[in-house]
Amino acid sequence: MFNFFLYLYLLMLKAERLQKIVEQVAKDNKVILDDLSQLLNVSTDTVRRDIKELSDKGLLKAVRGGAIVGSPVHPHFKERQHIDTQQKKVIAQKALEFIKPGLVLLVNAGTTTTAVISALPKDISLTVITNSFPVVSILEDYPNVNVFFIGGQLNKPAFSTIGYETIEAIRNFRADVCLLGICSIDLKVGITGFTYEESLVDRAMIETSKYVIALSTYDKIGVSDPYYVCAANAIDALITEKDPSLADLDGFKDAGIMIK
Amino acid sequence: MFNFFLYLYLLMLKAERLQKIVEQVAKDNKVILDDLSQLLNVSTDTVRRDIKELSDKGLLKAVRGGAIVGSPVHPHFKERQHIDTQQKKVIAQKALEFIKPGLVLLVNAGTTTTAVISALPKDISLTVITNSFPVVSILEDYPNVNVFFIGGQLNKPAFSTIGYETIEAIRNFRADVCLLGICSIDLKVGITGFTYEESLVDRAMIETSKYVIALSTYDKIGVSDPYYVCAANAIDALITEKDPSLADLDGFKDAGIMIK
DNA sequence: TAATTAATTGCAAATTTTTGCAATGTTTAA
DNA sequence: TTAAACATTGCAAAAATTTGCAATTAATTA
Repeated sequence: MFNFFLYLYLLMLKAERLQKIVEQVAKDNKVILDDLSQLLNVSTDTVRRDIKELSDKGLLKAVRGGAIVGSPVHPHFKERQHIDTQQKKVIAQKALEFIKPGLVLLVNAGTTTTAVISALPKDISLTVITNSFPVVSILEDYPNVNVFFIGGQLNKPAFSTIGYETIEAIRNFRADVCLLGICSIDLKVGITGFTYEESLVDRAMIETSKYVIALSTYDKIGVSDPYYVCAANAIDALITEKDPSLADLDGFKDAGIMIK
Repeated sequence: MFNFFLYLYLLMLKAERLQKIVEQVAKDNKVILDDLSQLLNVSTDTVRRDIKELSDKGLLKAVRGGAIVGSPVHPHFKERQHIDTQQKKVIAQKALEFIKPGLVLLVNAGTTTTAVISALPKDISLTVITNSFPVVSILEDYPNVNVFFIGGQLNKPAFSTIGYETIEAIRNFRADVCLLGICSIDLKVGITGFTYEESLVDRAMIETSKYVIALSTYDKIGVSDPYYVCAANAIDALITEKDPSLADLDGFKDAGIMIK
C-alpha cells in the first residue's frame, strides 16, 4: 500500500540532507563524511555522492574524507549544472584535440565553451583570454593556466562582459585559437546570434584570432538568428556532436571548413 | 581506552591540515617541522610531505627543518574570508552611511570590501566598478546595480584582476566614491600593501575617485607593509570597527581625515 | 493501469591515496 | 671529523575512492 507519510519522509530527507550538509559547512567550515553518514542515516556512499553533487554546483569543495568551504564566487557563476549534456561532452572531447600546450586561447561565453574548459587536463599550460565568468571560475584551479579576463559591462544573464570596453580590450590581443560557442550557423547566412551585443563581441574575437573553431550542437546548423556575426567561411573548423562524414555537412567542407 | 588525540586526529581532514600550515606560515612567516607535527598530531614525515605539496603549489617555500613564506604572497582569499568577520560586519554597517543611491562606486578587491557589498540593501540603485570577482558575484542578484568589471590578468589568490590593462581601464573611469580595503595604514608612512601589483591598482583607483573611503580593521593601523600605495592624507575617510573618538586616531583627524 | 525508463541508494571488489616506520643517505655545526 | 639533525626512499597497513551491480522507488508513457 502506498504510504503517504513514508513518501513525504523520504522526500524530505533528500532535501534535508543536501541542505544540512550545506548548513554544516557554513557553520564549521568543514564536514566529515562519516559524521554526516551517522547524522543523516545514510551510507557514506550516499553522502559522498551528495557532496559531489554540491561540489559540482559550487556550493562547497569536496576533499578527501569530507568537504570544506568552496570558493567565494556565487554558485551561479559556476553554471556547471546544465553543461553536462551528452552532446556537449562529445564536443568538448573533440575540441581537446585542437588545444595544445602553450597556445593562447580566446574563449567566448557559453555553456559549450565552458564544457570544453572543464574537460581540460588539470596540468595543461595555456594562456586563456575570456569574457566568461564561469570559465574563469573553472580555471582558478589550473595552476599552469594564465588567465586574462576581458572587462566591460556585466551581462547578467550570460555571466559575461559586453560592450565597448570589452570589444576594445579584445582588439588588443592576438590569439592563436578562438573557441567560439555559437547560437546558429548556416552556410549562406553565416554565423548569427541572439543578442546584438554578443554578436559584436564574437565578431571582434574572430577578427583577432589566427584560427577559429566554432562549437555547435548539430541542431543549430542551417538555422539563423537575428544578429549577424560573420560569414561561414570566416571560421576554420566546426565541431558538432555528430559524425563529421554526414552529407549535410559537405557544403561546409567545400567551403574549406574542417569538420570534426 | 578512548584516545582524545586520536579522535582529534581522525576528525582533522588533510585539507584542513594543509590550510593550517599555510595559515601558520602567513602568521609567523615560518613554521618548524616538529612544532607542526605536534600541533597537528601527525608524524614529521607527513608534515614534510604536506610542506612539499604546498611548496609545489607555490604557497610556501620548503626549507630544511620547516618552511617559510614563498614569494611574499597574500594569504588566499579563502583563508582571509573567515577571520575578523565580526569586525568586518561593523565596518560594513558604518560604510553603508556613505553609499547613497545613484553613486558611482569604485571597489577594490578584498574581504572587507566584499563584506560591505554584501551588506547593501537588495534594491539599491548604483553603478559599481570593480576588479573583484566575489564582488561581482554578489551583485549578480542586485537588479538595480549596474556593474562594470575591470579586466586584466587574473590574480588567483585574491580573486581579482591586476596588471597593466587593469590600471589602464581604471583610468578611464571617474568614480564618486572609492571603497578601498587596505592592508595597513600609518600616519607617516601612509597606506601600504602586501603585493606590488595590488598596490598599483589601489593607487590608480584612488587617483580617479572624488572621495576615498579606506576600510581597515583597527589592528592594521600604525602598521606598514612592503609596497607604498599613497600618503595617509590621500584618503578622505577611514572606517574601522572601533569607536572613532579613540585618541589613537586623533592624528588622522588632524590630517583632515574623517574617522568613522 | 501496466510497462518501461530513470533515479536513488547500498554493497562489494579493485584501486588509489595517505600515513607511519625503518633503513639509508645527506647536511649541519661543534 | 664526528655526532646529531634532517631528508629520501621503499614498504606495508589503513583509509578513502572508484566502479559496477542490484534492489528499490519514482516518473513517464503507451
